[in-house]
Amino acid sequence: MPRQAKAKVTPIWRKEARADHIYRVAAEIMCRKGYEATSMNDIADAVGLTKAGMYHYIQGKEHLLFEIMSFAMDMVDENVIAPTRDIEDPEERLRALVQRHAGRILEVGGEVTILLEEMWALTPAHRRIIRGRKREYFEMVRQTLQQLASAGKLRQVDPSVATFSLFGMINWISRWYRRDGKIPKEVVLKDFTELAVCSVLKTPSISSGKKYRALS
Amino acid sequence: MPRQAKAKVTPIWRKEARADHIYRVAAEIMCRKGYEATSMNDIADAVGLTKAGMYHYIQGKEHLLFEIMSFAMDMVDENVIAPTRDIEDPEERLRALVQRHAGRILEVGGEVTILLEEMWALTPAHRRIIRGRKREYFEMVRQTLQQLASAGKLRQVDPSVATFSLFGMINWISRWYRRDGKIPKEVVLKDFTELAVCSVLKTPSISSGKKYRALS
DNA sequence: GTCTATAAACGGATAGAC
DNA sequence: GTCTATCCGTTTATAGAC
Repeated sequence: MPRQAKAKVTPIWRKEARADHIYRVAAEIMCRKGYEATSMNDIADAVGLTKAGMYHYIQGKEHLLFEIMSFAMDMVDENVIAPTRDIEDPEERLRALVQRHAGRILEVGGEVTILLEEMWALTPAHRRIIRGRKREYFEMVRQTLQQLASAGKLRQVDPSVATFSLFGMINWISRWYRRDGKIPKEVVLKDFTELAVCSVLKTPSISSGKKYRALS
Repeated sequence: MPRQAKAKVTPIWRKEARADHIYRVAAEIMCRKGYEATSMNDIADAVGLTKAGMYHYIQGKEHLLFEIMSFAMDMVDENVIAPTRDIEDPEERLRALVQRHAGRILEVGGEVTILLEEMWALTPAHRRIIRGRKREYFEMVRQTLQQLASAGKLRQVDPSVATFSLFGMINWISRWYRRDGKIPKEVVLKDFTELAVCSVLKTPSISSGKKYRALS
């Protein structure tokens, strides 16, 4: 293979890898300080480039945010929605949804979720896209609760209020959970799932404590 | 009373009333667009003054935020903490806390709560003050849950995780509740309180549905 | 008290050298 | 690819006239 061809090809994946790195760093900073309070200089410093140098890899600040949000939604689609969509029992599905979403936040950090709130910073076109994807997810959870209501398993509450309440609990995690905290991640996940599921269900039949009770 | 004295006195309350108005307007805009995305011009336009004119009443942008946050904490102290502090039964106290805090958000809007999240925008000194007040409130709720745990009424979960989870539900309200929505405020408050209390309690003895059951 | 005018710094983004 | 230099708009905040 001639030298020229190699020199042509290598930069392609290199460029995308570098761009990915910028996304990750930007997500971390924006999550900590907020989108508006984060300057392109902050990000450039953190990745070890000048601001101008960084613009070789990205299209602009708003576009950067949109890509991060899209990545976050991809992760929810892949790790939360897709694996639970086909669970028939709504109670089991709800538990899996909560556990997977919360687990994801504990695992990868709030970067993926918390930035989804900066909707007003997006262009109208981008905002429509993200809002649509969020709404789809919301509807999936709400319908699960509606199914539970039909089965008489839901508390006597409005399913929408219950869904919002669940999302509040979940989305708040990244604001208080610290990797270096006293409570181990596994305990947090188990306790949190219990709290979330029990908040909406009258009498949860599959509790996270079930297997322990069965063993004792 | 001589004219001069009157002229000296009147401006005092007038100035403070005007300042209060600025705080309220600023809180509303900042809550909607975020602190960083809100310019002093936005606020000045909304109160019908030029930016320079507004500086006659306020000390600066950061100080404005600090005053709004302090006001929000005052409201929590007054309407949530003070009226519930002396309730002896921890279960009753918890229910009152949730109901009052949620009710306050439904009533006055998210301006009071949502801006409390912009901690990074404060000077270190101001941040310390607000963080201290928030922590005090958190501890009060946590100790209530701890009491419930001692009485065997709490679910088998870490009290801190449960407290964070409660705050997540509560603080999220202002992101989804719309005054002009379909569900009446009273229903939202009743359902929400039910969800929050039931999330942490094994077997709630005083439920919001209690009186209806007693009547039927 | 409220304005016009402006200072001084910083924001995102680009041009063009290397 | 990465840099220096720079454009241009906007920001907070103030000076000083009225």
